[in-house]
Amino acid sequence: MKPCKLNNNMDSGLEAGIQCRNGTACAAKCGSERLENAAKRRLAANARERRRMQGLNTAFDRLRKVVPQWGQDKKLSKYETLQMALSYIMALTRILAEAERYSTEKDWIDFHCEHLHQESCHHAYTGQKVAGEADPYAQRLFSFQPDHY
DNA sequence: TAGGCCATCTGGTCCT
DNA sequence: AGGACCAGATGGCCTA
Repeated sequence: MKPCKLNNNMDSGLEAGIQCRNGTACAAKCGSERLENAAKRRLAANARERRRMQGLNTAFDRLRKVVPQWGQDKKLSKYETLQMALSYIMALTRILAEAERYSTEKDWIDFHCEHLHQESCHHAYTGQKVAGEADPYAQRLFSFQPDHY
């Protein structure tokens, strides 16, 4: 994908101030060996960095799968994924706190019927899924809206 | 074509 | 010394 800019700066700074132990005769050889080693190390570091970033992206993909998207056909950006995860966690925390406050299931459902959404009461009682695509109830629960920043 | 998003390279810093 | 992590730079791809 990217053009190879390899070794553009490989010889800058790395060789400065280093003397060849075996005298000037091998200076060229030692110098080229050092260059070679430096290039190898750089290449290895690049590969490690690539793997590290791939691991990070895998983690982002896993996070995308568990975070609500409400029918967005376009996948969330990394920033949006983090924002959505934050909202999602906060919403779940809130639900948990409510559930604790209203000790019985019926109290909790009554609370929701009263304060949030009449329609969702039916789902709650019948055990049907509430949070679906573009569901306004869910939209309200999880406050994150992809916006321009 | 500009802007957003992304992958990759790179050098610096910190840690083991 | 070498690896992990980070941030800046760069350039490609895609979309409005």
